[in-house]
Amino acid sequence: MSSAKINAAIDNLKEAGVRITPQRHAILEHLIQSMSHPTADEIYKALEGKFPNMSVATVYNNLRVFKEAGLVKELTYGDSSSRFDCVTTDHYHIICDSCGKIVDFHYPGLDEVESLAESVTGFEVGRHRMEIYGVCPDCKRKH
Amino acid sequence: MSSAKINAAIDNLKEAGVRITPQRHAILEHLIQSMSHPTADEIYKALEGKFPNMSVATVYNNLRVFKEAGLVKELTYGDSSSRFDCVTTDHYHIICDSCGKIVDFHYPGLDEVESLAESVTGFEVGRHRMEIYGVCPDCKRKH
DNA sequence: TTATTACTTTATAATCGTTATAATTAGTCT
DNA sequence: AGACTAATTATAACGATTATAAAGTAATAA
Repeated sequence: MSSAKINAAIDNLKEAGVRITPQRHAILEHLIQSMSHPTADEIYKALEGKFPNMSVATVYNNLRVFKEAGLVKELTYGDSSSRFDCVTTDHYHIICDSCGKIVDFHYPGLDEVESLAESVTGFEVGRHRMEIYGVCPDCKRKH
Repeated sequence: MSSAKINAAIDNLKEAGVRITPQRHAILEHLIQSMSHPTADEIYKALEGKFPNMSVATVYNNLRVFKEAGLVKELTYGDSSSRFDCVTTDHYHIICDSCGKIVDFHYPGLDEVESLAESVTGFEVGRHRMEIYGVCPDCKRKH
């Protein structure tokens, strides 16, 4: 049941001193319930019914608020627009080159790569990102 | 000596049936000689002196041509604009969170991650990308 | 309760990177 | 040289995101 997740997220925000407006609630709910990784515009369109007067800026503003609270991650791939992902546990993404579908997958952290990079470059390493690209089962079937 | 690299790249393009115009030569030369990973606009500005009438579109067009020929890779990080990297050997990048500097570093391919992802998700995996983020030595010193 | 304040939302305009268009110029081929 | 193709230029268009200013809403203090 995802309402537990939503409540947890909201408690989290409240503790951080963030006001829970109806719009914020709806955006968060949509992010958690849609198991996908929607763009700002997709969220905007999905909530058009409930909030006919909501502005795109509100979506962007609140996604930034959620990001700053550590609840949401922004996924940026080269082309087109950012996608937003509710942070639950650490995971990587595999992306279909053909249809764009994004699927989560888990893998133990690449600590080894980070520490090698650190010693070779002299950087102080904080984090890394990785994505894998390929063709999803659906698209494989369709040739 | 980088003129050897330039000539090799040009031969490569010629074989692929790409005309070598003065602009293309200059863009390629700049990409190879500047050891950095310039944006399209940086290239445009760097060549302003030699080609006062060159249009930004020419830079973008030709970067696409080079990409299609496999000579250049486009690096897309979330914010701001794409950076372009001359393909020599496979390598990853480590990026400074503070000043944005990009440094190459080598690491054996992450075949294991790819094959795990393949078996877990059912995707047919083609490639992956990875970047590491941290603070570079210069910025560490400056606190 | 009312006044004051800070925070949110809205509507709209602006910005920025990139791409499309149409006209002009330059190369290539016979 | 003439015909054809490709490349460049200048400019406009586009789409994602951000900035701005005005109006609305909630929280707090008197």
